[in-house]
Amino acid sequence: MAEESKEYTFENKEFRKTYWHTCSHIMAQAIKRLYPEVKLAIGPSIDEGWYYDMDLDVAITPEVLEEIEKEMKKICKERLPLERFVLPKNEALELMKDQPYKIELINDLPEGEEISFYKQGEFTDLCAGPHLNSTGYVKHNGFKLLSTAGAYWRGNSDNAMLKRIYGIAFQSKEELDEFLTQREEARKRDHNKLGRELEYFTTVDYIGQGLPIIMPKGARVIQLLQRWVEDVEQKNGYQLTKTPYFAKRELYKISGHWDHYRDGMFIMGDPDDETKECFALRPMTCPFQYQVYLNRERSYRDLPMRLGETSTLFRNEDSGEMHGLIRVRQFTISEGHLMIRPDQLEEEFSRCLDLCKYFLGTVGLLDNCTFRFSQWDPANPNNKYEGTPEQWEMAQAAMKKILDDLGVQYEIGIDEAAFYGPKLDIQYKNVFGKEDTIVTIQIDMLLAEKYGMYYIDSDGQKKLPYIIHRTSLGCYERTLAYLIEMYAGALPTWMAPEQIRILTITDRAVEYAESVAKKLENKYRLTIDTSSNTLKYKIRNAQLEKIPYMLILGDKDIENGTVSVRTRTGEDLGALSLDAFEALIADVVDNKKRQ
RNA sequence: GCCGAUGUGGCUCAAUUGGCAGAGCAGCUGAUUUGUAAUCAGCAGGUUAUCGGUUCGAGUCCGAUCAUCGGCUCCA
Repeated sequence: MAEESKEYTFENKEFRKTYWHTCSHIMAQAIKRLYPEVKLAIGPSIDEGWYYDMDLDVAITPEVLEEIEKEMKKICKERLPLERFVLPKNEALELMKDQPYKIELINDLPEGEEISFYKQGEFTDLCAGPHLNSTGYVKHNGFKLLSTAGAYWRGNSDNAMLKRIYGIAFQSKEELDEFLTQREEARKRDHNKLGRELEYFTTVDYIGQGLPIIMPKGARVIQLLQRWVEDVEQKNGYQLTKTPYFAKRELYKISGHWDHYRDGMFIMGDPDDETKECFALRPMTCPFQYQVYLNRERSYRDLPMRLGETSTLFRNEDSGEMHGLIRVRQFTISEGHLMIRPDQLEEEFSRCLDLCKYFLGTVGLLDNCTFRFSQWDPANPNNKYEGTPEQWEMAQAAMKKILDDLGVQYEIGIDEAAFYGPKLDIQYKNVFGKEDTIVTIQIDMLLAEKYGMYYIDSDGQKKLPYIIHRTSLGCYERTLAYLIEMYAGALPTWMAPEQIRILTITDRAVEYAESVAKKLENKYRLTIDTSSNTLKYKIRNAQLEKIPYMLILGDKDIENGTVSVRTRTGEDLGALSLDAFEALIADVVDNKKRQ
């Protein structure tokens, strides 16, 4: 292969995938040489690198990984040609007779499909390809085995757990090193590390998994976001509600949660004893907020009814799922439900979308977001969804039309819908390239009937509203996590938990510092530090890079009535009058009002 | 829930084959009163995640539990 040609560089996604796929075969070959008893499963290329799943009775320690890497290097240097060949099914099964997972794959191939193999030296693998022509094209010092993991055979948790090894490769050692360095850098931004270091949150063993303690700084940011969201929602026609955090099991029976979501709820009492009261903490706000609508008979004139709530939810996630502030068991979301007439669907949906784009855009997260149209799976066998296929087709067609009319670019997620309807999920990709839902807007044509949420239309007929379930800024804990990562802990001035720190150079400046603080304290979140020590010492403690402005006060400032300003980037703005300082920072402090 | 790894002061890390738990930073006290990223001195801080076992003796070995991390599965 000609190295000069762009076709054979990593800029070409297909080539990159092919290269990584060949790496996965080289890794499998190396493992087979070291552990001939290994049973190989599958080994595809992925967005970043490749993995191979296998059944192996040896613990894959870092030392073992090194051994495998060493053997892989050898294979690269052996410059083994890769040869593709095709076999009829009986011969394919014969060839793979020691490889039970391969046999299962072969047997599952549709009748008549080609069964292709790739052979490199003594190693042959069932594979559709394509591949590089030789193991020699893989740079022997350009790859690294990154990690090991468990993975279910065929992604099904009922199946055996296999061992998985992840790897990455580039066409040069320099690129590999750069990748590894970037990975290290991303680690430093990890909210789960940085958020703890900067005291946004902590966890405690004896409180439990998924139950973070939000510390004053984290709480401050969340408080600010929450007030802002509630105010903006009010301006957009939402009415705030406050509803109970738990309810009797009967409520969840009506809503369908008892059937579809019981494992995910914290239940208080014996769920199987119908003679006694049994409560459950709420995993969602919907059935509670609907009671506001149901409080009296509604007219078509009442619609749309937009209800918002800063809502704390409780979900009993599986023990292995919790992660920092991203995945927790108790969290608070900017929840809302809109009861609307069918003719209002498009307009209201689009207003919901605009609103959350405004929120995400203002905090700076929108650029890393993608849209996913989460649909049901008609073939889902386990009765996960409410409603009929006709109702689902109707809801999804309505959502598709709206999304297409609005020109929203989206990916489709099959079997990602809520049990009551399709969703538009706004997905956020974090510093590690991992994706989670940050905001969701859902169309629900089913639940209103379950609750008897009729309204009287202009023609005097009882009709069912559609319901839009939506969030503005998603879950505050998760959003805070993404903000910490996005800004590496240095939040924009308007949402920084500490906006200004005042330091004194000598004790003579303490009184002056207090007077400056007094003038600022109603407007800004600030800290004053007058402890007697050296200036250098104080700056060290200030974690300067996280605090937007430092006001440093000494004799000169007292004399001239100024404040000496230094920004978190180290820029020295010199001695300014307090008014000049405030004027200077006014726009950054009010940043969020820009739009 | 599953596979694997990890757990020593607030943080970062030490502690030979099982043999008195130690340092730096942070904290506190005192000195220093200094103009922009580490001033000096002193003090305090630990039932080594928890519980149990082996042993004359456990941070170290074994078991269970809890938590954290990397994945899988899940995320209504």
